[in-house]
Amino acid sequence: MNKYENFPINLDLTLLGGQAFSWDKIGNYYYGVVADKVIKIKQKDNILFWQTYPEKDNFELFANYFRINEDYENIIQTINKDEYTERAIKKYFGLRLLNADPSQTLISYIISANKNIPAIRFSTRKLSEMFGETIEVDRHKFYGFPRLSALANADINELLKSKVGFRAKYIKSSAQVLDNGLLDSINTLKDEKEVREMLTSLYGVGDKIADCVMGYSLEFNNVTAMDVWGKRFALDYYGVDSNKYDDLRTFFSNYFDGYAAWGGQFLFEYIRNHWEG
DNA sequence: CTCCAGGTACTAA
DNA sequence: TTAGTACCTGGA
Repeated sequence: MNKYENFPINLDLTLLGGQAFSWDKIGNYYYGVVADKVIKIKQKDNILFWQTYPEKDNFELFANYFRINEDYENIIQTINKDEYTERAIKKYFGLRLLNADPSQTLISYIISANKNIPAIRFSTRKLSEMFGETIEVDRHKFYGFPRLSALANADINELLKSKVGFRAKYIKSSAQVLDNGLLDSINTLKDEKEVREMLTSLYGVGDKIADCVMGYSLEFNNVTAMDVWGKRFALDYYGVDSNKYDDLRTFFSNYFDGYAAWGGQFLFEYIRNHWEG
């Protein structure tokens, strides 16, 4: 296996914490589907042991996905603004943001609407099984995430077999538009507002999903998705005087000096586990 | 059986 | 612009 040293990370928090839905821990290793590939990885403190499939030793895939060039210490220092972030950082040190595949992330979060996490994992995996390429690793079968073209051309009744329900039409429509060039535009543009507008123009994609895609798969360091926990916290602890999604997001983006994505990730992880009303 | 889940689109004031 | 409501579906 390949080795990568001096890399502070907590794989459990980072891979199984709800950024991505395609990771499994099997034995000592984590296996994750990233687009049409698989990454296998484990850690011993700050040393990572990794392998990619079907091409072996794809360092670029590993490096991009884990964002190895981020200055983690600096980010941690920047977002450590108060007693809440201090406690969150202490408890969840090693939590990192990923750079997942944008279309996989987008489709997965479209599926997330009004579903719980086990159900999201079920549907995304079922879709992969139906429309993705088989990748065998260590005698386990994995399925690459479906290509946009496959979803764009899929029959709605086929999509429904993955139990996505009313989201099937969102998946097909969004896949069509992305495949027709919108994804290329999104990958090219760097302006936060423009990218968000492009994403939310997709059928079935609102503010929350757009922010997840930007934070988890497009490396927008200052964009954090406001889930129910973020909203509660902003209102109750930071005294934000508005319940509007845009105002809440803006508060965090100002508060964390360019690193709201990271700050939000720590904070919301902490709150989810420590909320006392 | 009823309720709910990491939201969004739609409709009516 | 803002507040309510339906929505597939499986699990609690």
